[in-house]
Amino acid sequence: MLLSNLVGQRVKQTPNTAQIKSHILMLRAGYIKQISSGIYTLLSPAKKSVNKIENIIREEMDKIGGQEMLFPVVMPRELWDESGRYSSIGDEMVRFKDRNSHDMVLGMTHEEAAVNVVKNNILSYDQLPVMVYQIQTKFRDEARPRAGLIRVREFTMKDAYSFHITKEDLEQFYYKMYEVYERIFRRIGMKNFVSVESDSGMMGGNVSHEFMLLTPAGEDTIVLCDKCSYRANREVANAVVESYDDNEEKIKLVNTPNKKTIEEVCAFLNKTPKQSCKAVCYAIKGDENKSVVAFIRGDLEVNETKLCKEIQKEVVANDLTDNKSLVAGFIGPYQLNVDKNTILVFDKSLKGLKNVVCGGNKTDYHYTGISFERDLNVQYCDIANVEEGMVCPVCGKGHLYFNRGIEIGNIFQLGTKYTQSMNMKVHSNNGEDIYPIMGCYGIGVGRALASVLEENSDENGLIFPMSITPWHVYLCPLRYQDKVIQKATDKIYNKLTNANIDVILDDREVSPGNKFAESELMGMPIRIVVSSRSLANGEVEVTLRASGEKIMVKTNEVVSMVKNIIKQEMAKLN
RNA sequence: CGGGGUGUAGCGCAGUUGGUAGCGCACGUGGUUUGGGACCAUGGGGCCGGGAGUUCGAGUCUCUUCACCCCGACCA
Repeated sequence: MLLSNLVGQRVKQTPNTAQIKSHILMLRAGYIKQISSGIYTLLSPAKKSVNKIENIIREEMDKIGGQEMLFPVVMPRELWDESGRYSSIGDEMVRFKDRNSHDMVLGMTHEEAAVNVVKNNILSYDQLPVMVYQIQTKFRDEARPRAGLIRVREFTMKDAYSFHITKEDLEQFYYKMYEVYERIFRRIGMKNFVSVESDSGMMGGNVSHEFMLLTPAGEDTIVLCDKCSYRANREVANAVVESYDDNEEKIKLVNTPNKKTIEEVCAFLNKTPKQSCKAVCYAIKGDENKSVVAFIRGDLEVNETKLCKEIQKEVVANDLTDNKSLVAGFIGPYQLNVDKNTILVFDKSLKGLKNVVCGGNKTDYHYTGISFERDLNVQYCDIANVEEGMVCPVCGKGHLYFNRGIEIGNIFQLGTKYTQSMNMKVHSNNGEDIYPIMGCYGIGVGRALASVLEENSDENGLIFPMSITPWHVYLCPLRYQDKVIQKATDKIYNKLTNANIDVILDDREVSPGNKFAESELMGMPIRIVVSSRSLANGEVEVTLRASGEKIMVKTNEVVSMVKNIIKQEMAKLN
């Protein structure tokens, strides 16, 4: 490939729309072009890199018996009615009508399609387990695309679906997939990544893990323990809530005029938020008559993901001013009478607390001296957001700290949600019909590329890992129009190409500085400089992008040297 | 959907009290250069995001609309 006719302009200045390293450098190197919010064209170099990532994924999927397929992008509504997701998924799924006014959707995930195809082809338990997968474009109409290729609306994803007879079999396969994922990320050059417990969201199911690249540019908050290996997405993270002791006091109803917030009340009564109980109000999504009141210790925050999981319903924030049984700003758990449409939830942080301040269920009044064990008989659950410094729920010794992360892949033990709703049954060994148990496993390919580049760059530009580089070698003649140089360069180009090495040749007649700068911006791992100076000794200069190391090598040895470097670098990534 | 910001050449940006658009990079041509983003000369490129209004006259003022970016909400 000649650089002079590569489509994609390289620029010196930072485009004003980009904020994070991978986005800035991919734009500057001319690798991607935005067409609309969250919609990009991948230019040839990015596409070449993505191809390599896809092939690594493909290899690893095939190794564990995966069958590659291609599900449709456009699917009829009926398929999604079967699982119930046509109505349960929101605006992120694009719906449209075809020419016959038939409701259609754009695929944003393919559980339905996978069940649909396996369902009528696998009839007996001894055909299981199976795993099918595809690498394909998905469209999700994200509310807020951001950060270049990190969060987009249209993207390529590897999604895999496995079917099992027993839970044990799924768990075994899930673990295998877990290891395969680690290998894939290592092979594409990802360094600082971890797996964390995660929320399974609209996918359903229970056990799930996300693979996270730890980077300040990440959009998720990850909770880690400083003493053990506990790691979880903050959405689902737990912590030991450190309690404290206090004396039991008599319950008093005190006048607190206009003091509605925890801060106001506590300041007024000379208490700390820790010594109070606050009420956080929600309405059930889609059923606004139903309310949820979550009680939690005053210094903590409610984690809505956990709350939704606890009550098995989606909630939206709501001040419930139209709920007649509640007095907004003065809601407390003691002597609270609510109707059937109100669900009360108590966080475990309240358990055993004594001498607590809480709402008086009467305008301008609060109770003091509430002891939960003595005065209330309620069930407790965990709906609190984890904060930094809390005690680890696993080892009980370490303290928790936060890190930001980009989700680069996820694995779910789905269970029978889809096989049941779509009525997929197979015969078991004792003749019964059973619903197979599913797992599903995703990797965003473009996001993986951006993530690798996010942690592989320096002030001069990108640094591609050998396994996913668009070209292995940036062949850089100084004064290519000089016949002697051109001849030597072409010879090297041909020999490298014949040895199956990907080479981009900078055939432009620009200054050396320009060529060096652009070679570094583009990030190819090996640069070969051909100049009259080095050629005088029958040598060329080989520079490694990552280390900056320069090696002079005889022209007739350059191919074997490059082969060796590639071999060594690839070995490091295995 | 809420808050904030930006739209002027491919990219980065100027544009004064309203007077009919400029700079740098990139691009074309000629020449001099060639180991760290060269230099001189010269040239091409604009519906000033769209619409409506005020005005003799709008990139500039008013209204409206669209797009994009950031924070939040949402998110397999």
